Amino acid sequence: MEDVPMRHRPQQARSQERVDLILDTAADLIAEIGYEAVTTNAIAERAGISIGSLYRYFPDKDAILRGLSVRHLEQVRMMYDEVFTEDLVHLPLKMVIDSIVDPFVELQVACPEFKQILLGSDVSADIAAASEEMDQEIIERMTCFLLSTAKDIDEQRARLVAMACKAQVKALLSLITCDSAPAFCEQLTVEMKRMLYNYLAPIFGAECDGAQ
Amino acid sequence: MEDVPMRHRPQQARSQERVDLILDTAADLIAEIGYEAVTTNAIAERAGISIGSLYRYFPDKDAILRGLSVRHLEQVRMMYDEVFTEDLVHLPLKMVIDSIVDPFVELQVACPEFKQILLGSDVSADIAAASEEMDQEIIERMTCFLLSTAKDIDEQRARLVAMACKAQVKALLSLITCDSAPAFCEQLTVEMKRMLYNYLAPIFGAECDGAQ
DNA sequence: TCATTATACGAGCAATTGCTCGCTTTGTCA
DNA sequence: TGACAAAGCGAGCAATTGCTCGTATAATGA
Repeated sequence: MEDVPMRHRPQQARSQERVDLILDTAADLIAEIGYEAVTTNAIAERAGISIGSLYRYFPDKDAILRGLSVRHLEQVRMMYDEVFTEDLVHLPLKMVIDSIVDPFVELQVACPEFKQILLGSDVSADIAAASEEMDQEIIERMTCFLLSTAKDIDEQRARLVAMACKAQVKALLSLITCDSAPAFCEQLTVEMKRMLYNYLAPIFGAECDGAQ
Repeated sequence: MEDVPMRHRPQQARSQERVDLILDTAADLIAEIGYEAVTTNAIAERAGISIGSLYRYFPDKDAILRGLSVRHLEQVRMMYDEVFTEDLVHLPLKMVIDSIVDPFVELQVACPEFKQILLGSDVSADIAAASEEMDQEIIERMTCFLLSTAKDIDEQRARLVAMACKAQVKALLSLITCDSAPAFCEQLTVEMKRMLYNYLAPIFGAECDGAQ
């Protein structure tokens, strides 16, 4: 995943708008019915452009998905850079969890299509690689954080703990759908954080939440 | 999901064998490349039968998936019946977790195709309903268990906790692939149980694992 | 044995999909 | 204004899909 592949680099302002329109429309449709079920004709139709125009900018269907992935990967990277600062090491565990989990919840609500893409089983090798890349990045950052903060933990265990946390967050996030009530969303986030805290507290040498 | 829909109930022994062969072959292919990517022609070809024979027993492609789901649902129900016995209430939390998690791990290893089906985003409404049914069943059983064992917990919270546990187990299980090393599988199971224990211990009024 | 039924086959149909290509319209710049 | 390029269009192609149906072979029972 290096950059967005295009046949014709947009040279007029309206072209770039069209490219964005295509990506936005694709994102909506994917969020609704999943990637495989989306057809290029459907994207063009809903976007109000012709199929020919779509293929002027994207060499094939997967390129649209790659474009979306690139956009998303950029967002995720920005989020990581904001979250994993040097200050994080000095924060109490509860706040660490808040700082990491909250942005993830926001991103999930903002980009529901990625639930479909990242959990989909039939995505192309390219997308699978991008997804893997994102997963590896958060695991790597979590592992570093654990190694520099937790007591008596070796790298192998740190990576395992990071994987477990990532999987747990991903799973609980995936329970949040487009139409789930905000209250439910809130409760779920609380449980997610509680589970993470009680799991990580012993590793950090803190007490765990005895009063549930 | 009531029963397996068929056009012709197999009346000769070899027919039932064929039906099973089709389902087994479909399971293999789905485990390899996912449901949407599997074609009925591919199933017939690998099974060494003609496409016409396949459609003699299954009215459409989804019926094959429904057949698989029925088989799987039966397995899951049997597992639940074995796991959620009356004795479970009197066991210490650590053993409760063992009794529930271990069979899930075994089932995941034995039926890798269901990782693809249950996590797939493009499955039919029927299958989504069956999947939902399985999810609801484990949540219901967990909720009942929590209500009858945990202290000071209302039904709403119990259901939330059950959902969180289910999602976590599902997520960590999904990290186990066909070709992941048994050692890794074992380590992951240990972390999964640790996370569950530390999460549930306060709810049950037990101490949590202070020595990580 | 033979008629009847169950089982098996696979060419090929109808529908859908990703995508092309020749043509028209719109924008740019001298 | 006119000439060239960029952008836009959509009928329709090639390939694939799920699936049918007429025909064949094999089992059954009288």
